Amino acid sequence: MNDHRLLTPEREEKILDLLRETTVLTVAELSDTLGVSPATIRRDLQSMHERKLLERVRGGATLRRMTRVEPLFHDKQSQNTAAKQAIATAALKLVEDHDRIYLDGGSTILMLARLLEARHDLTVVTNSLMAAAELMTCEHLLILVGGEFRALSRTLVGPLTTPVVQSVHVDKAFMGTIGFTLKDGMTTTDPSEAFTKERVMERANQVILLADSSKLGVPSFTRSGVIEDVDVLVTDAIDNSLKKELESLGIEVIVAD
Amino acid sequence: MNDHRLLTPEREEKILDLLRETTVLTVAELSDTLGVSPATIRRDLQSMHERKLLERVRGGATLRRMTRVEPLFHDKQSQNTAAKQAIATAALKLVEDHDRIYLDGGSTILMLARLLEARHDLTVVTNSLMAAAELMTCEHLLILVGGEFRALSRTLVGPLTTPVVQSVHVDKAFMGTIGFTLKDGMTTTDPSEAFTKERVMERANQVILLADSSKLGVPSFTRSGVIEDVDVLVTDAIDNSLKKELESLGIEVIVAD
DNA sequence: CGATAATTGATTGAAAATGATTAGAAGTGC
DNA sequence: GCACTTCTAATCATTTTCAATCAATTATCG
Repeated sequence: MNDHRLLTPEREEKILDLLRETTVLTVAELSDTLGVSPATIRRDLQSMHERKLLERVRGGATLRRMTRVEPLFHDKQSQNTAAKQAIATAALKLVEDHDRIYLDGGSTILMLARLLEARHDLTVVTNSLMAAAELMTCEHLLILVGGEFRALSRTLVGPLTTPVVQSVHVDKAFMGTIGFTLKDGMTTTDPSEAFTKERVMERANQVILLADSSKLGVPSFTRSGVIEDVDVLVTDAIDNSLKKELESLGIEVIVAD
Repeated sequence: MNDHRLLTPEREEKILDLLRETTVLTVAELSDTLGVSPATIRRDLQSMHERKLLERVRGGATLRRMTRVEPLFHDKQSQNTAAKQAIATAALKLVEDHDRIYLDGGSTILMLARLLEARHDLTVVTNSLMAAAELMTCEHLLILVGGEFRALSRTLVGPLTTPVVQSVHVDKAFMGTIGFTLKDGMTTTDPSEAFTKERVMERANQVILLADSSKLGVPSFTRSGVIEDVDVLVTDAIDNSLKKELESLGIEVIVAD
């Protein structure tokens, strides 16, 4: 009956129909069934994928991703991974069961978040969407501060974070930073982010700063906290004189290895 | 029927299926059953382990001890997909450039979120982590309400959402629901979620309810809003008498196709 | 009918997945 | 502790799949 070649919309409809039956189809199968070249099928699949009608996988297509849904928040592989991993592991020792803790943004703290499964019954407050995604599937109580989303750091920042931050009270705040110097304290690139960091540290019993050695002695743009805010510094390597100075200010320095 | 080589997602799905039956599988067994080399199986297992879909053990793999909440969400999403897609597409027409909108949780609204790239310079407020993940990479200003994370719906709920919700004001709120009846209005399963929905609708100029026909006339557990809160209902099919009644209450009914 | 635009299929180099191989790590038995 | 086996992670060649390009065909519009 249909001896004319299928037009694009017909083909698309057909592809969707077939997919609904089998959930997975290869390019070769489609090219075969519909009697068009693989190149055309690929073009169709790409266009339909862009319109979110299906999910493209290597070799074919499927309806909405079945298993490969997880990495919603991708972790752009960061640098200095080994050092950060060591720092996170050392920081985990500071977390006890039933603690109420705050997690700041940053890749070091993200690694700490991944380790938190080892503890029980935590209350975790965070402004980091990456950390939240990580903790989504675990048993702990997870609270997100609200606020404006900052794409670069994937955190929630700005004045809208204040109400939630101020209505909770945490035992320990695990903070990240871009720069850390004796003179300027903690510094970061974005004023909104700095604002939120300061509000958080005001409300924490204990402030634990996680900063690998590349951050120490290097200032960034805007102040996000004075040095007196910090109670504990966890790092991977530190100049001995700096360590002494910090300790004379009452800051505990933990060197991870 | 399917004689093609298995595509990656098929293999993964199959591995999970097998695991659900036997709880533990060796690399050799899997390689045998799926007809691929042990090297490939190892690569699959590692990738799936990183996505936390299974637990790796020496010589093979096993399911994680905790049953995952994941499938619940996906099941919901996979039901009635065509209808939801149509509803989302129709709802998109109600969004204009520069609008300030609120996005509720739920799979229908998630689909709408995916379409928002077609608009410019929106301010999007949401309590849905899935929607946030979707909008993370786009140009719009994204604001998350804070609050307690509810795993089942992947939304932020409860009293901590109030401050952010009350300090912003949106033109249009796109809401989802579990049940919708003339008598009870909108109903949902979780009181905390209902609480947040009600606070949101108080603060929106216009409330647009997205509900496929399976929700209409079906009540759920707890009230999340009265019928007068709704300004527009977008659905895929509706009984004519119900439509008339809603319209007599001043509710605009849009039927997508 | 003719000109232009869109779609298609073939070709190509690049990218990704796979399977085989190997050196080293981890487990097992003595 | 030591030899022995098993498993793993890394590397490389091979195969498969992909995106880009171009020519040929088909559709569209004046």
